[in-house]
Amino acid sequence: MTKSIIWFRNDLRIKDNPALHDAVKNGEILAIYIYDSNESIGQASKYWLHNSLKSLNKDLNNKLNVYSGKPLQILNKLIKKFDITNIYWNRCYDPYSIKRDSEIKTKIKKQEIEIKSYNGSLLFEPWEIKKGNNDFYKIFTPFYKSCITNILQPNPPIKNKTPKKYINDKNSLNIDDLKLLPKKDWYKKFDKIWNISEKSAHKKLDSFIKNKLSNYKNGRDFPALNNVSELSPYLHFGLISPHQVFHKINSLRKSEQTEHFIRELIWREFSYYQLYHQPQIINRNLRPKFNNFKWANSDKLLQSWQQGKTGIPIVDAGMRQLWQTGYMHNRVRMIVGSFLVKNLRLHWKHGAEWFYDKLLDADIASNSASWQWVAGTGIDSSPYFRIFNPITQSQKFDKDGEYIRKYVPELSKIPNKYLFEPYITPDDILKKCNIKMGETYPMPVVDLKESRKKALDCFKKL
DNA sequence: TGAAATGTTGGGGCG
DNA sequence: ACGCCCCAACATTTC
Repeated sequence: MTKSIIWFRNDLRIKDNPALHDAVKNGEILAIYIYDSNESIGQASKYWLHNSLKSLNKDLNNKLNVYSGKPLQILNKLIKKFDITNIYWNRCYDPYSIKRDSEIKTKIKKQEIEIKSYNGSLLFEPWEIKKGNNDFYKIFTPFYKSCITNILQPNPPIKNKTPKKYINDKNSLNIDDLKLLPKKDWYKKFDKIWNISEKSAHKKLDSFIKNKLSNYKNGRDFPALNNVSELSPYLHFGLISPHQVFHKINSLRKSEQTEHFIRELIWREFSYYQLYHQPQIINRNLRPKFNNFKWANSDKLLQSWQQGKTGIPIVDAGMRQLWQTGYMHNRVRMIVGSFLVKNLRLHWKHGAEWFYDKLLDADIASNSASWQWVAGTGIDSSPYFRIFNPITQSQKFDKDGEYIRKYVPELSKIPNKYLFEPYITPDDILKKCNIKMGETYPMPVVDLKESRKKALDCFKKL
């Protein structure tokens, strides 16, 4: 008779959960989640985690046991208390978790307990994809090609049985005891926007396929259309697996649209891949040349960016969408990222930190890789001279100003002609629209032309 | 998954 | 009719 621990981590789902699948094969299971306070997770993530745990607990008939503290200690206690024979989990790929998990594995295996780990979060294990010379890929396109032509086609989702025989630990905490919800009620508006459960993740995918996929390739660029899947936060905590997403899309008639969407899934893979092979991606420039770069240093500018008060409407709209919804449209992420790093010349780490704290889909792999991409400090990244012009970008991708008006309502009355650069609006029009530049809406914190030139100068010196 | 500067072309106005 | 100039539209180069 086996007694198994299923240790849930970033795989908070029942279906297509390989660790759970094996854990329930025979014997009893103790389903656990450990809140590891050494692991740094952002405030928005905590909100998502809280709700995901609640939902998972429900799906497990209230049999999820919850702990807070050091995983090794807690596991050891549980092993003794319940005569545990097996432990199952799905892998994490960030350097902290890898170190923690391998330590746990070596120490607990000595006690003749079987530990098995699985791939529950990625289409491909980062060590599976390699160049001919055994080196790892540093450029996306060849990585992508290797993934989609790989003989190692991603496995189809597995069909899980729901656990039948549970072990109950009376000393389990309540999920509320973890105090994951931020003190400020800033997150309360999220409740109206997001349904957080395994079931909702699949609903989201289905409605994306039904309503958005047919115009994904082009539509994904227009923030007001929101023609994107919004699956990122579900994927991060594993409420849905990339296998489930991949196989559902892949079962449809192949088209430009499906291919492009899968390409985006592979971008997610590429971020994990880079993190695995170059964990320094989290806090060091992958191109050391940038170590000598003279970043500007200004709390005032940083704050204007964080608060969405830069005086550049599309940037402010994006930053406010993030604050209000825990999410930001991909196109706008690139615009605000370019603006922070190139126009304000602030270090990409400031951007990464803010996003990591405020995004519901905060993910150390995607976040780090994407900021290094925007900043040009990554290996396969946007070149230093690619500087987005937020005015042009908003004229192209939000030409009716729908997105800007939604998140920057104080500008809603301005005619489109001036919406994208309100500071050039003639006084009489400003007056009609009840706008006082510098009071009801800020003047731009930097001059776009000048700051662009300055950035190019500085980058060139490298 | 850019933008600006620079170069080229070609149509139309005009002497 | 022709050459010249202007300039918009497009293409290429550069950052």
